[in-house]
Amino acid sequence: MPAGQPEQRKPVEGGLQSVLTALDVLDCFAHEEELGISDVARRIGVAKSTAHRLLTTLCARGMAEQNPETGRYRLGMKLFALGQLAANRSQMHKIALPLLADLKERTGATIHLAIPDGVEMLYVERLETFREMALMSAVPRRVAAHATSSGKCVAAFDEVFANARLTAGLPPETQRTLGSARDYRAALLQIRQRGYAVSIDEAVVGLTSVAAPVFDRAGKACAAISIVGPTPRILANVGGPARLVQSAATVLARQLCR
Amino acid sequence: MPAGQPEQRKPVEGGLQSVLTALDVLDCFAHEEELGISDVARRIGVAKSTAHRLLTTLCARGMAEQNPETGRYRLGMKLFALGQLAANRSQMHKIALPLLADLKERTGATIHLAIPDGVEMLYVERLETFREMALMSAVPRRVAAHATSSGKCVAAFDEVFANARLTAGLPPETQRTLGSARDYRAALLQIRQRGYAVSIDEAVVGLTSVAAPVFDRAGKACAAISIVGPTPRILANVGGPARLVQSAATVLARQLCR
DNA sequence: GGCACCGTTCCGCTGAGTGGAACGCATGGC
DNA sequence: GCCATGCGTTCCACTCAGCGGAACGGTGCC
Repeated sequence: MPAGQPEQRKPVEGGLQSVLTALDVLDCFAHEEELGISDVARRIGVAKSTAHRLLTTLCARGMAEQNPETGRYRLGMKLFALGQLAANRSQMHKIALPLLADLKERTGATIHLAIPDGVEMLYVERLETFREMALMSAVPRRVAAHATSSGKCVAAFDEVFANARLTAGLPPETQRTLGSARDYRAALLQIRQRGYAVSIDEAVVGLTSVAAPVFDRAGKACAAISIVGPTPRILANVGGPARLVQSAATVLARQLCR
Repeated sequence: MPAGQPEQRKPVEGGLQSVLTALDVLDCFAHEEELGISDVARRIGVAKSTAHRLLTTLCARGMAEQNPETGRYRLGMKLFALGQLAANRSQMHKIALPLLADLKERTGATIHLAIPDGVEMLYVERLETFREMALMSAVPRRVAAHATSSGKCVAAFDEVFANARLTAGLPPETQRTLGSARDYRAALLQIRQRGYAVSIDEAVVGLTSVAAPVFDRAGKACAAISIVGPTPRILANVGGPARLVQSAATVLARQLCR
């Protein structure tokens, strides 16, 4: 370290360095299915030996796994095990489940509960309808926030989240995905006015979704409930689903704040 | 440390100590929804300050969360986010999904894919049937391995797993749960002979399941596919479901080894 | 065959991580 | 009302765990 600076203290750290680095390693895999040691080391800016040590440790506990054929690494199933526990125990999840089931019964469509995660929406629960199963499996568990009704919904009521998505860019998923900051902001404004969001073929061609925001105690949009279905069927009567998701979201929010 | 020992080296460790300890902390929450700092420190045998530092670090990255009301800690949603990625990317999951969907269509029942995790079975995928949804939600995502057909199935073909369950005990879930080591071993023997497992009201009263083992490249039972339904309906014709899960499991195993 | 890169291993230096002690604050039994 | 107990949190000095760099064997591409 080049001397000269009057020994600036930096207690800023969020905690233990090696643990933080280990978690950084896991984060590396958020958008890459498989990575080698050297890759990981480069991404998080540590020595190769350090990355190797960290990954070996993570593997020892099942948080990561090594592909014996390629020698590269991937996320481990232990993460899934713990993640399931986390989700099942979350207050929101517990309260939301019956509401979502009711929504599904009333609409006969697929219902999602999603929360913001970084610049994407993470689908925490998905209740599928039998006949539409094939369609739905086209929707991954995590989608860029500007391409879905849930994502736009949360962004509309969370300035920080909206801006994060903007600076991360608005990559097109389909021809109808919002592509410019101008369109994006206009869409958010309309959502704030209407109280719900609609996405027509913006994430997957042929699928339309309607979402309403769930507000937490602090008044922040902490989740969204959405209905997804084939575009023609949903568009035939947008008002119905819109009213239903809104009321479900409101009930959920009220029970959360209790 | 009391001197006297000739300074025995112990390079046995699976890796970085502080990272391993951090993962131990997460494991503490496997069977407890919420824990305080002191609890955690006691469980993993470190100083309170260490536990606090570790949990603060985990919270900083969303792997844990602090309940602002009680000051205690729980698992964080980041685990869920990463866990979903891990599951979706797993080879088995990718191959199994269409097979499971087909099974569901043929039987009209609820289908599970489960993997062994510790002394329990972890449900990696669940395809629910509309009309039975209420019933199924009684089944949690993780069940003691002696009370389910999937668990007995894997145990029947994995001595280590079976013994682990035995030493952990056979807590009764219902009146019909296998309770003695003798019954347990007898059940496993029968499963080995028949090639599939049946659980009648052993996990949840009124529900019966039929499961077949999935073998990996090494010939170990690495997962199980199961069909669940109301006891009377399943028992009316056990052979059908049994043959179907067996064939699905065989196909999955073959494709896995490819 | 040479080169570049991979995952892995080894090693000595040092500062990050450790446990213990002290803090302020609830809780509850006397 | 008060002391005892336990909580989550903060601080600190000692020391050994974790760091980067160098070296190794293997693989695949020019």
